[in-house]
Amino acid sequence: MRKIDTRDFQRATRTTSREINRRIVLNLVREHQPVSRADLARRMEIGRGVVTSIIQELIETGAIYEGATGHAPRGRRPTMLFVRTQDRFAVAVDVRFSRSFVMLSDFAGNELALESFETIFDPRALVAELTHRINAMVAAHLGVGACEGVGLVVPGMVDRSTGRVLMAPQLGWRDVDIRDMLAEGVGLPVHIENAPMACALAQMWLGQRGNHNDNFVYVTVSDGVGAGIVMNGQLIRGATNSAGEFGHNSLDPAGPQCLCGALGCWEAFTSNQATLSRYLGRELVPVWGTSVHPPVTLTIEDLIGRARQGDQRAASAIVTTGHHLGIGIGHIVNALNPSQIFVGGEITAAWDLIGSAVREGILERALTPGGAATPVTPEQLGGHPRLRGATALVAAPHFAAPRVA
Amino acid sequence: MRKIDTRDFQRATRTTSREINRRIVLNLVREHQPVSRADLARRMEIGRGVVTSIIQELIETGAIYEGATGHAPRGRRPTMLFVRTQDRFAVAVDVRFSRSFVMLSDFAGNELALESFETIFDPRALVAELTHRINAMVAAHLGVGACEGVGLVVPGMVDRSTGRVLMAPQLGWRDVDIRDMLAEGVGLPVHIENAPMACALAQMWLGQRGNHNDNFVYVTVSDGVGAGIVMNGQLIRGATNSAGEFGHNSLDPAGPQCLCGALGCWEAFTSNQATLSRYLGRELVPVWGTSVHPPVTLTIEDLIGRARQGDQRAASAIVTTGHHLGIGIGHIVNALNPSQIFVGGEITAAWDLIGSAVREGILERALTPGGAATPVTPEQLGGHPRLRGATALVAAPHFAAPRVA
DNA sequence: GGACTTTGTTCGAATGTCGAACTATCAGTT
DNA sequence: AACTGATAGTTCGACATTCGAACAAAGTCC
Repeated sequence: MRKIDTRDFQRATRTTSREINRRIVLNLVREHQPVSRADLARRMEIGRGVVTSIIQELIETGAIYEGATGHAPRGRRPTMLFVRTQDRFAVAVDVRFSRSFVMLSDFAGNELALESFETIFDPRALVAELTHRINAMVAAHLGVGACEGVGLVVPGMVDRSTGRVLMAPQLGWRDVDIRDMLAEGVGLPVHIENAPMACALAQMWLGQRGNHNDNFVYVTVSDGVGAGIVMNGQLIRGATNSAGEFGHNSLDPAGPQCLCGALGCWEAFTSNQATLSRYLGRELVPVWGTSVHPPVTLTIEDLIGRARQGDQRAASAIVTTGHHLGIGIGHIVNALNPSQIFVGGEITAAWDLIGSAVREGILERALTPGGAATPVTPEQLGGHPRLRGATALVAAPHFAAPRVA
Repeated sequence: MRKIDTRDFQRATRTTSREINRRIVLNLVREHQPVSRADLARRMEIGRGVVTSIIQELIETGAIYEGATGHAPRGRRPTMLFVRTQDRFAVAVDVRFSRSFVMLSDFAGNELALESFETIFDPRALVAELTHRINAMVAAHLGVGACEGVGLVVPGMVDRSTGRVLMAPQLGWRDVDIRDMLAEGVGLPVHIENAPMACALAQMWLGQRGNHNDNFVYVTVSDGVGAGIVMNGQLIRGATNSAGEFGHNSLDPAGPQCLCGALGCWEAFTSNQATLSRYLGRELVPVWGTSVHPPVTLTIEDLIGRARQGDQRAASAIVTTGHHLGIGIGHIVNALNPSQIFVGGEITAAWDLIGSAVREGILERALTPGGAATPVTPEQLGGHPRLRGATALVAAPHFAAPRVA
């Protein structure tokens, strides 16, 4: 039950009904392919004649294509339909503190090419490097005009209307107009988003097929700790695109000092830095904001390796992180009642070690038994959630429900 | 950008475009009345002919009516249109721990009659009493068929699909089928919702005219502390209608014992009981769950009165509550980035005393300057937010955006 | 009274769904 | 090989709606 915003609505024209049904057909094909026209008519409880006409349009615009005829026990054999995702492409870019990644993928999220380089902190120089790499990658793998856009994921706050990065502490950016700079360089539309929201989009649009999950939260644990929220089948951005910053909510006013200045933030217990600091027995030290590279020391992957090799202190540091991760997830469960929680980040490689501690943490805080039982799913290894989210930024608008009323 | 749920979608029929535009017209009239057909056509960028036809339908169904002709500097004078809210009615019911309220109101939320009685904890007896009072109230004030439904607000978890109250600790209820029992008694459709969500609905549908606020949170502070969340113009219910339970998120693991069993919940710092306990220097004691009435002792209103009369300890207890209220609001601001926070509950009567403490609490926890500046608006006195929410439960479906795709 | 302006209605063209009739294609039976 | 029954896909007229222009209604200004 949505309220109509009388300052910003979309009225129906004489083609609106067709737009709606065309989008529904496209999504039905996407989730049930291979599928026939007659099958679509049954699923939509609509005449086959209408389906014929809609399919014709979708084939003409190149959204779907006809495959081989299927098999039927009786009667004429159906022509199977498929969504054209294999030869429509997007460039996904993930800018992180240490390294940046550029991936070429099709609309289904399949990887065609992937490269990375050490992140350049100067925005202009970074854009120049990205432009060069993107153009080369597209030229090497595709024909002209096959790439439909660039998805750009950054670790920081983004202003959706202007495409500017308002603040990215890890990169030392304030109010950087990277979207338009990059769009000019590559001559393609560029879509920008922050990391947790992109991960949520990836899960929503490129997750497992048959994943009908309209209410979930994607928690990212990395240098920072944040969340991408999907409720009612929509990404929750908030008023100024900064929803999901659970990382700086306090678990304990007597807790460790956080890099944000406050005490006992969730992030100060669970970020990679926090876990390493706990192991090393020292306080969190800001390593960003300087233009020099970080001191190459122990990484979270190293720590997990040590834990696996029997380092009890390493294991303890990781499990404690898992426990606090669970407490924070419990808070999210109470606040938003998602049907599932996804967790992404390096720490998920140690899920076999921390899973039960996470669950205990949730049990400590979840108000209801149902909430306490909320499934928590770690990101699969090598899944590149941010890059897949960048792809989703380009692909999803072609599949989303039309805006109406 | 919503994802289409392929298991539960609404395709367009040949009347869908009209439905959409009719609903838009209805809402435009609602927010801009008095307004003429020509004005609507301009606002919608549509032909006047279409408006004529839509308005005719809306007049025939009784949704709007023609008023006097307006004034124009030149040309034919316009016929002004109005939404018919004055003679369409709903019964609003608010069941609380101490007393229950029954209100008869029109679709604009105007009060026609209001009565209250001591809450009966036995569900069957309560339904009998409500049935009697509602039928009498409708008979006394209205003709036959004028009341379109009953909105029922309860302090507990509700299963929207079955209308059952899953758990209402204050009433001692578990899995009570109150909606259908009451619907049978009064012969009207009954809509049920929990208190914080109803308050959010009231703000969304019956708030100030011109209140274009698509992202806000309504925090209720009473015996419990909860929140109703509105994002993207929609109430956020979560997977099982229990979103918004911020009250049992922990502010401090070393904090006071909460009635839920955990330590340092937001509620344990800010509920009315918590404030009173702080003043009285004792721990929180569960007064519910017993069938006997609560010991009639000090109320939060008394405490505010004492503070106003110079009782420093009372003032201190209230201000401390305000500070913790602000801290929790800061957490909400980080999590959801609303454009505004509303606060309801008895404590708002002391807003002049606690407002600055609330703001300090927010400043302590809000991550961004924008978040820290989020406006916080206390409910106006005597606003009956829960009852207005109950009215909104009945009225809102007539004005909501049609479900499509 | 006439020119001009604005509101509201009417009507044919364009676009879309709805439902039924029609064609195409297949398996099994005679 | 022809017949039968079933299913897939297309075509076409009826109905619903928007779109745009023409038209009637009702005012102001000179």
